[in-house]
Amino acid sequence: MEALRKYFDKYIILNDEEWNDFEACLTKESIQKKELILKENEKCDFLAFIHEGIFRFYSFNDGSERITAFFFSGDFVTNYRSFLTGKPSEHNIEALTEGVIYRIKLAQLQELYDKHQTLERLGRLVAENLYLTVANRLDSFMFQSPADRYNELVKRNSKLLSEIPQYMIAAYLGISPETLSRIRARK
Amino acid sequence: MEALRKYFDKYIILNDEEWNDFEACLTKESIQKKELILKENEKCDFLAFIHEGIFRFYSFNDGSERITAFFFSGDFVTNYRSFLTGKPSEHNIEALTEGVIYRIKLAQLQELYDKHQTLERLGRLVAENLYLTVANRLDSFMFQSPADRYNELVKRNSKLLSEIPQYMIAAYLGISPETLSRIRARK
DNA sequence: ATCATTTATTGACTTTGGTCAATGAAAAGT
DNA sequence: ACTTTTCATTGACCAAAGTCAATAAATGAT
Repeated sequence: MEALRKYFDKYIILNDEEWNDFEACLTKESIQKKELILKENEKCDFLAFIHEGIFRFYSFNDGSERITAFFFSGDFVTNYRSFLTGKPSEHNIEALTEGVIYRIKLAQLQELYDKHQTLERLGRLVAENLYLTVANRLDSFMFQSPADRYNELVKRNSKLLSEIPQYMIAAYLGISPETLSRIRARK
Repeated sequence: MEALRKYFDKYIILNDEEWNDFEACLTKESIQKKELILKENEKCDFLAFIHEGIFRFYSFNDGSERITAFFFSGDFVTNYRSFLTGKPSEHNIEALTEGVIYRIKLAQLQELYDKHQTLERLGRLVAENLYLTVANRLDSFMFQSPADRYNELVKRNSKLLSEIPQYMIAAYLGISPETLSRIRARK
């Protein structure tokens, strides 16, 4: 799990004891394509670090799929809202490819927070960063046209485009598949 | 500043030492109507707890005002993005009424984080909650019609409606003043 | 390799919200 | 109290995106 430790380095450097305690809480899992690692109405009591694979975060609403996010290797995946509030998830998390994840349970994480101030701080830094991510996404919905959102996505994450069917990208952008097709056509 | 201590109680109970250290960092300020407590292009290096007053968080974009948020007494007000990243603010924070705030500087807050694990935790809990706030707002933009957003606002925060001009509410909802007027007219 | 299913594109039409302009109402300044 | 400015409403028109339906392309299954 060196990848994960490296990921943390961006936020804060863990000493060996802190890291070992953390690592001891991780359980490795292989995930099949189309497997749901979180189902609607379940409480999300875990964080998962994606070692390999692509996941989507979605729900159904009167028949149509609403995709809130995609996650890739190197990301954390969770329903952060359910994780924080303890409320049942309104979303599913589905593997779009087969993959490998490392899970840590909420309860264990809380013990780690109590034990190491550095991990508590890591938790804060991660929360702050998630805040920034959603805040940026909110801006893009408030102030950009669908075409702008698409173009930014292309710039920022072109990998996504090749690996994810277009109708899911449309759902992620909050537009119909037809509209996305037309955006791509004109230019 | 008992109001603030009470506010924190929702997250975590501070002992007297922790609270006193925190309180010692607060500076009280009276704010006039229309005063900007943060200007575009400045770094936001503070959090402010609103004792009294109403504030709006906004920017200009090719002439029209974009309002991202309102803040009321009992809230924290800051440009959290600029505060976290150290980048200059793209937004202004303006007092819509006269008011009283208590400011704490980022640098002091960081010292407090170092000194008291409990305050570090408080910082995490606050960040997590801000995440939930934006995430909810993002959902409302992704999945609800302007009329739905307006109706929810009425349910959730009717105070806002009586104290804030309608064209600002429209900007907050991401719609034109005319559209808001029509939403209100039909029903 | 063929067939079946899923996904993407395109066209015709509808709906929703935006823009511009005029009018009325409310609030602020003197 | 009166005037000026700001704010809210309404109408006519426009533009952007959604929906429905048909077809084409791509993917997957046997």
